Amino acid sequence: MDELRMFLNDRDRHRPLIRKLDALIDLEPPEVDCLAGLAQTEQSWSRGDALIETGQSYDEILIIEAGWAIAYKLLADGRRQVLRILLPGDMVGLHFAVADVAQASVEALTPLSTSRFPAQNLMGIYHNLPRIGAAIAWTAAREEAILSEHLISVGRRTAIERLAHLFLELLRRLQLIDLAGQRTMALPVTQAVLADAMGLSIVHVSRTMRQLRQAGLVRMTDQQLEIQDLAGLQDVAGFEEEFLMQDGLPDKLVSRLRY
Amino acid sequence: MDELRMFLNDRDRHRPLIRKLDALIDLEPPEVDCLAGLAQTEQSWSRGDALIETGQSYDEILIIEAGWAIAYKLLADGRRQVLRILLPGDMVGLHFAVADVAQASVEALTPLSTSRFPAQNLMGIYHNLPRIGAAIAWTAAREEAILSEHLISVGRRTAIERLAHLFLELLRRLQLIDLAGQRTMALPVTQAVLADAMGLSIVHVSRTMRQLRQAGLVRMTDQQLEIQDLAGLQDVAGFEEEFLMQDGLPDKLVSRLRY
DNA sequence: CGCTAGGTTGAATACGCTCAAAGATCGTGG
DNA sequence: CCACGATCTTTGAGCGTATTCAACCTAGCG
Repeated sequence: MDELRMFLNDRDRHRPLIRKLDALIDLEPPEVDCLAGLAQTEQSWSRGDALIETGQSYDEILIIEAGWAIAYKLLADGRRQVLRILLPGDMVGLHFAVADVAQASVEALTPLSTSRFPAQNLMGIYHNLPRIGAAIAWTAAREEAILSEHLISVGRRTAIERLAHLFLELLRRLQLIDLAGQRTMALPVTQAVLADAMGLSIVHVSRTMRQLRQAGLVRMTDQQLEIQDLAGLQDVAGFEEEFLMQDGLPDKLVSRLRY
Repeated sequence: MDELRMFLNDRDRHRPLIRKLDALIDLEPPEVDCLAGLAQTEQSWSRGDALIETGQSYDEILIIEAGWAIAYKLLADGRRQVLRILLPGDMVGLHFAVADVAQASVEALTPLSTSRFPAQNLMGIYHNLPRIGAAIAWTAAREEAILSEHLISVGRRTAIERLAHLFLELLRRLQLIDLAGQRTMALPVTQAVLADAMGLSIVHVSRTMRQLRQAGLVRMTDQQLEIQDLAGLQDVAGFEEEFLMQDGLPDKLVSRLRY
């Protein structure tokens, strides 16, 4: 019986959100159980499906278990801005708990599987398992840092810098959940998605990708991105790892959030 | 004695953060006391002062009591992106609790006064006064909505749309704390700040302001912005009020965040 | 085979940038 | 009190990055 529990526990450790938080604060078995029990109802989606629609009301938080998605918003005339690229282990709807209505839409970029749990349960978690509360707070802070860096890209970086920076960000985020190699990763996005994420036109994304290619920095084949010159790419991007907060987490993280 | 308490209570209701949250969920006297007691040590700053410096470590959360500030980040070559415009009642450092080090700098745009409290106290508040916890969660969600809308501006709106949208956002935010009239408000920012916020050059901000002026939409005199044609400006901006979440808050806000 | 979605390339254009110089405003010190 | 410097705004001219429009190419799929 105990062995079964250990087995289940180990199995759960491979789910991306748990893996992410485990990498951060070395989850205890009961904590893994809690997270695993929290979000059980799995759901599958196809590419192009709308997980969340602007204006609709939602009471549950979604966790991406596998696959990629985007959160975006449309302007009246059809212009689209991609706000977040959602990877396995990411959560959607942390804020719907307070906003009555979704402010953005979420769409699957690939076949996708999700689990979900009621937003209300969050408060109980903060109360009973403060370390997990802390980890989720870390998640939220990190997401804001990513969003800020996104704003910097779109506001103040050139096209080539934007793409280089995005690729490095995605590489690091994927590495945290063991979904990327040292210098290679899946990149299941069209250039239209890249364009709408980085505030560029499709055509210019195409041209800029060629620049990156011809500079010997990256290579794309079949939805796979290979970074041929990591240092060179970091240089072009002006990439600073720190904002992702994924290395050498301070111990105070946990202690600070205990009341 | 009771009268003194009532007096103090009423006085505190004029502090911007309390006013903001009061407008939202009708704070009870003990809740006002809690918020007032939380943040007492006041501090004054001059225009140009650095409240927060990138890379430094902070354990306290700042509340802007009066004056304007900006949060920004610099690139290696000096390019600057303004991430947030901070108004009275805004909090700085909700995330420093988990990040070991500040990711952005904060600078006073005007003479400024702040109060502060230890980040740790937050957890106690969530526990003891869940309605305040809910209100602070609302604050965080709203800030992310503002940041998202900022990203949309910079990524997908034209220069004139960006400025129009920004002015309307600031107007609504100021109205919530009784610092703006129906169509007029203080705007103590230089065009350099507007440029770095909206991802434009100073020169182009100047030209775009002229457009807005010549279209009869706004008028600026002496750090005061008057919106001459509110409907017209909203039209240019494609402005949708909802993302600010400041009208008709759902009751579920509070109930949802209770555990 | 033909359709659709996605990617690439060229040509012309535009929006916004840089550079430069000239006003305007304000605080400060002579 | 005026002059000076500093900061901010405005305007012009030329340029450049990125856009739009359009055509063509490729791959996958029914």
